[in-house]
Amino acid sequence: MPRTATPPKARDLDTETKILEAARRVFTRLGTSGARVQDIAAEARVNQALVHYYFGSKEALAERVFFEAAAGMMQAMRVVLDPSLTLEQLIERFVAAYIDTVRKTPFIPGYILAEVAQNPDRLDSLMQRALGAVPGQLAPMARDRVAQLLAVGVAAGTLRPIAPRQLLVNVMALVGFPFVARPILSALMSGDGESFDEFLDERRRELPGFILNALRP
Amino acid sequence: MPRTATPPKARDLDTETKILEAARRVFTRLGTSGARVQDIAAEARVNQALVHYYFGSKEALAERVFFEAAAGMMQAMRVVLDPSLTLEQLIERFVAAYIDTVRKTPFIPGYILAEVAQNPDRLDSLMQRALGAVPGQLAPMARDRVAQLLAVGVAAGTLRPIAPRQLLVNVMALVGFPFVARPILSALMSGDGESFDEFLDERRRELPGFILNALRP
DNA sequence: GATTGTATTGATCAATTAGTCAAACAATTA
DNA sequence: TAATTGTTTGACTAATTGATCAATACAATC
Repeated sequence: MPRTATPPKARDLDTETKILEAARRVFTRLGTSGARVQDIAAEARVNQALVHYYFGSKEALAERVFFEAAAGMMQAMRVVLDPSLTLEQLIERFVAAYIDTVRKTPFIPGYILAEVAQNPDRLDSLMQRALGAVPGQLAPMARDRVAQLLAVGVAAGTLRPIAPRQLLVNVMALVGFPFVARPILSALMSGDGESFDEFLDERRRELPGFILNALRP
Repeated sequence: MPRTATPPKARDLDTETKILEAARRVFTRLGTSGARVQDIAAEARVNQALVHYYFGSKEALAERVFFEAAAGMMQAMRVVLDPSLTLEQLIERFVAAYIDTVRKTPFIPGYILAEVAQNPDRLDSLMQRALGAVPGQLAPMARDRVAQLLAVGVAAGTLRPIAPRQLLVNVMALVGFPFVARPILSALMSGDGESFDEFLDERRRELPGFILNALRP
């Protein structure tokens, strides 16, 4: 019998990644303190001891899940740095990219925020770790880039002045909040008969216009 | 020795409320699953058994803290219903009222969102309990009010059309997100030398203009 | 087929944690 | 003062939970 392209025993995903993915699901849903190692083991259909075998401790696994999630979130914000984009393009792409990315794993933003709120150490080591590395410089670079684009537009009379950090927070808020507040918004909108997904589609279309309109002089 | 105006034994706050306030602080900071009954007892400088004596179980206390927090948050949104206000006034007052209220207890919004995300039962019983009561009708009433004001403005040519729910979410996002993301924003802005409080002051001034500008036709 | 190293499991440990209880205490009333 | 009531405490219990470990199953290599 010839070798098939797939490994002989149709062996499923590497156990380690299977556990890691289960951990992602459980931690993002219940939070670090709300999650039990047993929950993760069950989700991965695996003995609890295996979780410790591969990842040592619950805390080590929690750290890994958190930092990877945070890194992924930063990744989604790198569009801002493309120097060839105008402010209009930048905002349009950012909104689209963020919504498209996050809607696949809608629990991540809320998980990250809850985690740093409930466990300040996470934020400390995140800042420490990111300092010097690319993601650490992302925030100031983004602010500088936005500030520069704003200055040009204001000088040209095509934009009304606004503090760059206010604009940055505005955009992050408009784009991120729906995910963070998703359970509540879903519940409130359930009366409309429409789904959260349709709400997101509508938002993806309308939001860039809202923001750009707000910036007209 | 004459009686002083203060009670004879300078007896401090009622023990029950002392515990309740401690519970508020601990739960909002650590989340329900992250908080220990012992933490609350210590925060209230009281024996752990007393917490059970007054509130029965951790879960009962957690529920009470959550629902009171949620009710308070709804309270801050009632401005929207004042029928005498124009859309401009409404937005201006909402922004000011919300920021002024929440800045006193900045952990509440993040706590509420984390709580409903990690424990869907909370949202269920919140909706159940609020149904029929005033706060339960708040959301649809707010949407109707905003929709009506929008329709008038659009017909008069003074506003550009926007889906009411999108505007509502936009306003909630712009106003609420900074608190939810406060730890991260604080960390990112620490480089600016300025404090989160100064950022909030700036925001309270600039945000209404940003929103109203976005609504111009 | 024996050997070796890795993966997996069941059983168990030790620490934590929510909750209970009887006794001590304090304030109030009879 | 004695009795009564409500408050507070320390000690304890039972359950949960993170972690360990020896035993076993498995797979690759010799």
